[in-house]
Amino acid sequence: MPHRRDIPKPAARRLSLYLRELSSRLEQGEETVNSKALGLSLGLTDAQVRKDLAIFGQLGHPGRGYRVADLIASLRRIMGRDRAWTACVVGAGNIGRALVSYDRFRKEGFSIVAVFDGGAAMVGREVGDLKVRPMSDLAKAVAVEGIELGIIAVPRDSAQQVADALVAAGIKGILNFAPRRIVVRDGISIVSVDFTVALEQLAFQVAGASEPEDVDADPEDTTHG
Amino acid sequence: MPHRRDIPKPAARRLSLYLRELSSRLEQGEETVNSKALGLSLGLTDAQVRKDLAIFGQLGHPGRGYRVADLIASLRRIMGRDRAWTACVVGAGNIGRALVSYDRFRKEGFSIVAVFDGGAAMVGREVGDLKVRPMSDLAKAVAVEGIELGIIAVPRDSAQQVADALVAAGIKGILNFAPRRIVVRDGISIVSVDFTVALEQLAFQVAGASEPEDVDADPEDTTHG
DNA sequence: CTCTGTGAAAACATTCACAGCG
DNA sequence: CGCTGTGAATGTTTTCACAGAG
Repeated sequence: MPHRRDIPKPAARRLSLYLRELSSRLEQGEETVNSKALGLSLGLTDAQVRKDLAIFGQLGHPGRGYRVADLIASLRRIMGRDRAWTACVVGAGNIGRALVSYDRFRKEGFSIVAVFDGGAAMVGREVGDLKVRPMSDLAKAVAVEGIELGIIAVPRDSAQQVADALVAAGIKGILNFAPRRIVVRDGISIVSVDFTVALEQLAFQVAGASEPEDVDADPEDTTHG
Repeated sequence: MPHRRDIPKPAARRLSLYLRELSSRLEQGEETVNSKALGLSLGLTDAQVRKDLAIFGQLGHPGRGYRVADLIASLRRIMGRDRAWTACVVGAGNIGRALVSYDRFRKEGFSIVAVFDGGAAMVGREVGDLKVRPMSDLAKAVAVEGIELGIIAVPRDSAQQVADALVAAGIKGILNFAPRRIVVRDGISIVSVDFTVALEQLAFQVAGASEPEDVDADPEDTTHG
C-alpha cells in the first residue's frame, strides 16, 4: 500500500464517495460493479475511477469489474475505517446538539461519547443520551475514555481556544464547524466545514449560472503530519 | 470581469475564505492588507493570493496592498453576495432545526423564510421563529415568497425526491446535507455537505498521519449551468 | 468480448521571479 | 523601497488510448 503522501489529494476525497456509493450498492444486493457504472453514479469518468482505485494495487478483476464487498473492505482499511473511532463534541448549541444526535455517525463507526460546553446554563442538560459536561472535565475525559477526535461546534471567537484545549487534552484530530481557520501544532489533523461558505459557493454558482459544468468542492482541511 | 467558467474551481473556493478573513480584519479595524499577510492567515502563499485576486482585474495597489473594505465589496459582488438571498429548509429533524436557527446565515444575508417537513408529527411545530409547513405548501410558498435556494436536511432515501420537488417548485440551487449524490437538470446548482464524509476524511488523515502536509478539501458540489 | 491497470499526453493549478507602479 | 500583477517554469491531476488478463 502506498504511503498516504503519494495519494493525490483530490483522490483522497473521492475515496469517501466511492465508499458511500458502494455501501449503497451492497445494500441493493449488487455483487460487482465496473468503473463505468461507479463513475456514472458519482459524476466521474471511468478512467478516473480506475486510476483512483489502482493507487492501492490490484483491486479489480479485468473483464469482470470490482467485487463490491471486497472493494468496500479494502477502502475501509485504507481510510482507517476498519475500526471504531471515539469522538467528543464541544459546544451544546444548535449545531452541537444536532451532531450528537446524528445517528449516521454511530452507524458508520464513529461514537460520540461526550459533549462539553463552556456555559453553566448548558452543563448538566441531556443531549441525546449524553449529559453536557463542563469544559473542566475535558482533559480527564479524553484521557480516561481514550477520546481520539474532537468536534468543534462553538462560536467563532472561542473556537481557537477550544482547539487548544482539545490538543492539550491529547486529541489527534479536529472536525471544525466554527467559521474560522484553526491553527494547531504538527501532528494534529483538521477538517473544517463552514455552512456559510457552502451556501456562498451555492450563491456564487447560481448568480453566475450559464454554462454546463461539473465541479467538486469540499470542506477545507489541513493536515499537520 | 471574467466569465465564471474561467475562474479556476479551487480559486472559487478560496474566494469564500478570503471574504471570511477580510470581514474579520475589517472588524478589527484594519484598513489595508497585503497578499503575504492574507495568505499567512489562510495557509496560502502570497503568490497564490495575488493570482486569485488578479483574476478580477486590478483590485490591489502596488506598494500599498489591498484596501480591506474595497476588496470585500469587490468579492461580494463577484460572489453574488451583494444582494440578499432567500432560502427554505426541507426537513425539520435535528439538522434542519439547527440550520433554521443558525444565526450566521441571516447575518451574512441568507434568509431562511420557510421550513417544510413531510411528516405530520412535525408540521405545525415552531422552529426558531418559523412554523413547520407540510410539503404540500412547498410549490406555492416558493412561488409566492420568491424562494431561490433550497436546503435539504432529510434522510438519504427521500433526498432525491425532495430535490425533484424543489426543482419543480422553481428553486435555482440546492444545498444538500443528505448523504447521497443528488441529480438535477441543467441550470440548477448543487453543493453538498456530508458530515460523515468530513469525519471520514479526518479519520483518514489521523490514521495515516506521519508527514507534514497541507491539504484543502471541500464540500462536493456540482453545477449544472 | 469486457473491463482493468497504466504509460503517455493534455489540461490544469501553483510557484517562481521579476518588471513596473506608487 | 514595498508590493502588485503576471509571464514562464514547475508540479499536479485528469484524460486518453491501449496492452493484456479473464
